[in-house]
Amino acid sequence: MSNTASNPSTPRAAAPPARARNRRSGSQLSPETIIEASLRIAARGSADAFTVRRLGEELGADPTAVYRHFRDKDDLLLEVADRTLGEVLDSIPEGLGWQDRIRALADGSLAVALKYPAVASAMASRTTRRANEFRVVELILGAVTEAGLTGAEAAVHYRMVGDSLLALVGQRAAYLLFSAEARAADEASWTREYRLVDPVAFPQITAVAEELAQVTQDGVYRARVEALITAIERRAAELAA
Amino acid sequence: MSNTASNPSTPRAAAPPARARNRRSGSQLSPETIIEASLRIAARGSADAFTVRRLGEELGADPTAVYRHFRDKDDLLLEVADRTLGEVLDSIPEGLGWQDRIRALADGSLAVALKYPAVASAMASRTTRRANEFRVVELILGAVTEAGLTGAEAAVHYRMVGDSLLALVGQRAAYLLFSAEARAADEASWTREYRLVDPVAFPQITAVAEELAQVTQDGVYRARVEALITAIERRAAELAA
DNA sequence: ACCTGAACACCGTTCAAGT
DNA sequence: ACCTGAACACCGTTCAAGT
Repeated sequence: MSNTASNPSTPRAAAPPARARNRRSGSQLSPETIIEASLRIAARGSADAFTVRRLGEELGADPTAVYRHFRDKDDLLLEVADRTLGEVLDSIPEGLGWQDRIRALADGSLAVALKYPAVASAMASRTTRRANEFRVVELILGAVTEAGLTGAEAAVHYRMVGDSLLALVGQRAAYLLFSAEARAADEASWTREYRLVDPVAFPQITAVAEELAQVTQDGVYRARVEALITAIERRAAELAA
Repeated sequence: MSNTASNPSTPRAAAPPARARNRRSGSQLSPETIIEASLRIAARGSADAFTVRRLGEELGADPTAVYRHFRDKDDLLLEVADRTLGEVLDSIPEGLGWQDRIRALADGSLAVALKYPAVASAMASRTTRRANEFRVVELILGAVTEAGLTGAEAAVHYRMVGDSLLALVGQRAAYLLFSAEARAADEASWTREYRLVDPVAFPQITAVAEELAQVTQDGVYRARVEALITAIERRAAELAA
């Protein structure tokens, strides 16, 4: 499956080049059109989906035209990532208790990360410092405050939740970007290699080899999200005592 | 600060090329010498420290010679990463209770990740499927079993701990690889931007802006590690009841 | 059996030249 | 004021040629 073939908006047989198709006739580029094009190519989901050259193709412009509107690719990435944070925020219902708000944030973040894996993977250790990030910080702080944490305790637990969720969905996104062979090798280790270890040297692995093979990504995800909630509950209870 | 200048083993003035210096006269490359050279360059800590071309320089050989001993760079990376896991395991003392074994694993992993940031950053979403990884799995499974979890519960909580620690130290390593400007921008957001938000739109941020600026990486690290331990304790208590 | 080095197909980015 | 396109300094990797 080639990249162009997997792009439904670029039929292979069409004679006129992609630039003629995508270019709004006579229109100029703008930060907005560039961000939208970035989201479209990032949503294609392959590891090399989000490159400056591919962005040029999508825009029907020379790749370097992007540098007239963004300082560099990182600047654009942060802007694009902040848009995806907007999608996450829009997916969170009103009226939930603090635990369910964190669960909804986690679920929404995962869905968006799997939709734009190249962006989520690149952002796993980053911060956008843009509008929607402030809204996410406000949301998490509201949750930990409602849980009963204040001041420095609220601050450090916000960071715990924020950094952990970023890492969690970033890992899932990165996994999606791996080649099929790499994913197969990874899965095979659980279903095959871990069942064949030396039982004397590795008694613990031997004892749960079957169960290790049956762990799902969703199960791990759930455990990691609940661990954050549990930790906040425990700390709030300690402080209340 | 140029890359060559920051490499203490390659004095700039020396007339004979680096290859003459590092090459053991008449010796051939081997997987072992390549892995050791990889660890040396990864320990230099810059983002581009671990490239095939730089590895060639370090070995005093043509970069492509590496492909005679490893299928590709990823294959070498997994081998190198497994060596660093060995360093982590060697750092864990005997005779600790399960909580302290997890804390020691986390501390050791962080230290090694900060020593070889390019490796830790690349491994954040990976699995080595090699000897030392089995030992780490055995260690974590031993801890969660001692905590009182069995079967599927032990398996999923092992994955929770393993994936979380990998992500945590990977994030710290990636942060170390950022350019000085990127790190400065990141830190400035906490010490400056978060103190200037609109108090009406962002009451929670306003309330703890001071404390947010004072959160340290070590504080977040501690909270994230303790959250894992707390979650295991809680689950074990639920199952015992 | 292993190493070399040219070459390929990529990256992000700069800059002089166009309009 | 904005876009183009050649060019630069990188990547990982392949392959024919050397020894």
